[in-house]
Amino acid sequence: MNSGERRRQFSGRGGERIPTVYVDGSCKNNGRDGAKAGCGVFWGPNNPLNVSERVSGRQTNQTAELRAAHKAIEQAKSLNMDKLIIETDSKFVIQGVTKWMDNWKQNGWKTASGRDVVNRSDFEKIDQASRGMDIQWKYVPGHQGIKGNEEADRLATEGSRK
Amino acid sequence: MNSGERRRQFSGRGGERIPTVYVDGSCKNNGRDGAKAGCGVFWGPNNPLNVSERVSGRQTNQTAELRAAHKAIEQAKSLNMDKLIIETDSKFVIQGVTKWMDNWKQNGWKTASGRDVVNRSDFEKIDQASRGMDIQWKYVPGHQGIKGNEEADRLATEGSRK
RNA sequence: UGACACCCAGUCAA
DNA sequence: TTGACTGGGTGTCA
Repeated sequence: MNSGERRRQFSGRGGERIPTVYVDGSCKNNGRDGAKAGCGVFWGPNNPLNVSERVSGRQTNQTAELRAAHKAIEQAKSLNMDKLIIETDSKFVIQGVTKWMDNWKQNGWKTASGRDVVNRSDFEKIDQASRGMDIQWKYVPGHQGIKGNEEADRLATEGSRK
Repeated sequence: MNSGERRRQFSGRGGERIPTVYVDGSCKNNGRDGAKAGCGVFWGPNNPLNVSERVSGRQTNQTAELRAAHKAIEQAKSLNMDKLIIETDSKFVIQGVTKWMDNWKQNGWKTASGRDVVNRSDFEKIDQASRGMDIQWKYVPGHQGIKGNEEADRLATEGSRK
């Protein structure tokens, strides 16, 4: 890995390096019978931390995206990281965690139309895992050829085949 | 058009044929700045009566739905129809015309909470146009793949872009 | 509180 | 192209 590549994985001003991870979910036959969900976590080329796993439980694209983010946070915690930048193409995950969850905790996890928040337990797990960590959520558009996202996508798709 | 198709556009018992029309409204950016409303009227495949128009005045989904119904009635009158079945996915329109309007006429067009009925003039136009006609209002669920409704929806969406 | 629409956004797929 | 996963919002009424 040359220094150019390293710079892509760490950012911050004034020499501070904040580790960056790309996460993505995949779900073959999403919304149909026999759907298969997988999650991908990409820390860098050939990084042994990289994850490509089949997701358990609910087999939907949203579950897959949420599970990928949760996995990355758990890994960061086990490495004693206290700051982390998570890049994902899911605005659902980002807004859920950074904007909607505060309200959900206060209103008993009800949607704007009065229904239950479907992925509540996954959001709660992410919330729990995030305690004590400084996490910055960053949106990356999908399928735009952005390296980290493409790699995470590949890992997720592989994971869904297991 | 085979007899199966014809049967879809005309109904009634004992050989009586009542023309059926599907109406729908659309409103891009409903409730936001720059909203654009359109209405669609579907009489049948490639029927020259079909309407796809931009709606004038108030740019809301309800105005669009009401305007579509009004248009269909005006068309029916100009063809000297005395009976008509109107299919719409708007319970607001159906209940407004068939249940609430009687009361509104008696109470000075006041809502249950004492406010003015917002779409009063559109309801009044429909009421006026309906004089002397036997109109049956029928609810069709939206986006359920029901042909007539889908076509009216498409026409309405097109209309909103003009 | 309920109901039916009309949208906005991003994914995941076939 | 069409469909599912999910959220936020307005339009309107009872």
